[in-house]
Amino acid sequence: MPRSFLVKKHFNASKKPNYSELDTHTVIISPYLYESYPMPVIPQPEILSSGAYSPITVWTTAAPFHSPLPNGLSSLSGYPSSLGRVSPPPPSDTSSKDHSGSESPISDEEERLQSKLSDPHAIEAEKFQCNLCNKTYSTFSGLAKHKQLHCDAQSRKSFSCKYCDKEYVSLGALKMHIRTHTLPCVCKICGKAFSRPWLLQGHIRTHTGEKPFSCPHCNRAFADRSNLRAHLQTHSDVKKYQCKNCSKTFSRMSLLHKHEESGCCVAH
DNA sequence: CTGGGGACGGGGCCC
DNA sequence: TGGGCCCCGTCCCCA
Repeated sequence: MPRSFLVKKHFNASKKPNYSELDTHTVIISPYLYESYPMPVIPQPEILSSGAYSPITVWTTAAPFHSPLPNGLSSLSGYPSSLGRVSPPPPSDTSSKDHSGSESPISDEEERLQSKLSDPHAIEAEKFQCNLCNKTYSTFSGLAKHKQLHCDAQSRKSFSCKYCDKEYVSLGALKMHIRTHTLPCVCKICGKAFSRPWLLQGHIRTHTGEKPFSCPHCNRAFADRSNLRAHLQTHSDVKKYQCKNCSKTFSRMSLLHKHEESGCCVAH
């Protein structure tokens, strides 16, 4: 899989995703850098239509997503197949979605209530207890309200991405994730698109040659702080990643993985 | 084959 | 709540 599997290199108005809102603020870094370069088309995708992300009814209040990524975009741009696999949940079934696989707590409580109604003494002897926070309520409705407003709403992931299967506990986290689909930050030099401004900033350094991160031990400089960090490992006698079997250390986890796959740990 | 560099992605934290 | 930043991690390429 290409490492830049979410990067769109070319944009075509006829192929732009059907997004909205989030990309109203396409990021432009250092415009003077681009004066001598052609200006690529900045996509204005549409995402996050209003009301689509109610914490309670994420999918059910939104129109089904019938026009996902445009034809050909997936294979051309290297989108993972999951991005094109739009699978909205069954319509008008909020409770089943929210509890994904397990039975609904409300139905559970209803069953309990039914059994208790057949035995009034049981109601007095037992209170309705929240299975998440152990709070007890004297009535089923009290427990149901508590769970709807507090425990269930907080414990479940309520914000679903309409481009993939991921779910998030907050709208902010979902918006952040959706940017990985919409890629609003476009390099005006080469047209590459990124999910976040600082990713674009780092990418632009590949054009400008700027390397602001210097190694204190040698004269090397890096455009990426992570790469400097990895480089610093090469100056260390004992490196960060150690093989559990031969105790050899490596500067990068990928090197440790390679080492393990190459046979050191075959016996294990 | 190994080690290292380059480029980049995503989650989390802080302001 | 959103943006910036950090950290961790991955993948590819090359010497």
